[in-house]
Amino acid sequence: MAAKASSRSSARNRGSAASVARIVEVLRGRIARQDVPPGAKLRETDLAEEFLVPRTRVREALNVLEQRRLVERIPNRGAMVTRLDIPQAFHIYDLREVLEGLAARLATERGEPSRWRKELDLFKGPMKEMVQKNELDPYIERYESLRRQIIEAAGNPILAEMLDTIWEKTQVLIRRILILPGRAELGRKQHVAMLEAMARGDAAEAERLRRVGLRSARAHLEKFQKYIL
Amino acid sequence: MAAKASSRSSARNRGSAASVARIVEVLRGRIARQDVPPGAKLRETDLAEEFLVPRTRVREALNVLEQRRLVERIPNRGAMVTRLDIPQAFHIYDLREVLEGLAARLATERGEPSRWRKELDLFKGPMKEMVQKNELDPYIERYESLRRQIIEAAGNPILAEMLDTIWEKTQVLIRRILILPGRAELGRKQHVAMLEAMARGDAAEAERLRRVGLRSARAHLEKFQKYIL
DNA sequence: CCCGTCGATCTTGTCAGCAAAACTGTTGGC
DNA sequence: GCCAACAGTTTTGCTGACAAGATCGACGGG
Repeated sequence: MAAKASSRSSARNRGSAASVARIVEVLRGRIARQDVPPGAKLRETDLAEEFLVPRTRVREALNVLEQRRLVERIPNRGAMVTRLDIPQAFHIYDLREVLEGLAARLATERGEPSRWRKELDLFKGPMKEMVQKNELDPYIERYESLRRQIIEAAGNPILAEMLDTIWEKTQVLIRRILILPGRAELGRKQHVAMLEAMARGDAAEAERLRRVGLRSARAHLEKFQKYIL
Repeated sequence: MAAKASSRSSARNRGSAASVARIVEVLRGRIARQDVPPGAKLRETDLAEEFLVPRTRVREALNVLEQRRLVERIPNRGAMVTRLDIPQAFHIYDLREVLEGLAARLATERGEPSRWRKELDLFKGPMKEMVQKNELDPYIERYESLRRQIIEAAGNPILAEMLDTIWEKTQVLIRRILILPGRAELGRKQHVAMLEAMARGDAAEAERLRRVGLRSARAHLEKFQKYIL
């Protein structure tokens, strides 16, 4: 259903019905939570009607989504949500390994240790219980929070943007890997180790440990790929 | 690049109907070789007239350039070439370190060693002479060739695209750093070391050495930043 | 002589309409 | 019964034209 269906044809459109950035954000969210399944085709007319904007604006939004490899465009045949194939999943993890490793290093160098000690306590205490009780959603929420904090503390906008472009696919993969047997607890321990390095200001070790953690996740993905992809 | 043979009955079309991709490519080239200086504003009307296309198409080209952070857009004030400031240059090198390190590792794992032996001979012989004679342009040409080969051999399209988005700025920085005293010869030696690791299939060592090389280049940049930025 | 105000002109932002290509359901032939 | 051709409909691609905002020069008051 339409979100904001204020009276149509309000004389002045200057109230900004929905900017291109807004449409991109909404569509990104839907694709990330798989509200629209991979392979589904996005009709420009439908989206234009839903957002109450001219089709041209939807078209521009699809352009940036195409640039971000979130949708695939076939000439004269429309846009469809990019399907996440197996090799691409591994490509993503290879990249996460080096990019998030860099982020951990930079964050350790620039951020203040107290911040990481706080997170460390969280991962040692409440998070452990969450894993034991299999409360995955709150766990993922805190996990994402830490991830965002590290990226922000790293202070490298280009790095942030690169991690952002693979974020949606990452989100899907994280959820699938976390439910693998033993993965959640192992990942928690690895985060504790990394946070300890960050708390004591050992940037190089923090980078190494983040990379170890992601390589471990990649190994899980490889081992169980037929079950989750 | 993309096949540009419009074989259709576009005889009616006046001149060459340049596609969006074509316009982007031309503009990228101009920005990379600083044919248009940083800070220069790009007028849509002028470009439309030059490429003999409607303004809307130029606009789309500017959109993808904006996505790639090559131009900055100020609402109602137009697009200007992004200025490369000092912190951004360091951000670029932090990213090159991990991304090209990953590329070296993947290329070593997937590529065949003979390929790298050939490049190794080049860097040991002819390239050494080029450095001694200060023939920088041919040196850079071979350097870029190796870089492209490694990226291609790595076989990770997302990685390739990320390196591509920072390529233009990289190109400018490489040239400025290479003319620093002793940098060219040091870089050559570091490449020889990396290529030796690649030729013997030591992927982890190849990654480490590429990172060492780029960190060294970054150090040069830091030391001489006031002279070259 | 300097500075704020105003208006003409240019530049960008937005849109609706038209043309081309693909999809769908139908029909006819074998 | 199955396949191929066809016409109507839908969807995308593209362009010119119009409106909003900014730039720059002229003008008049202090």
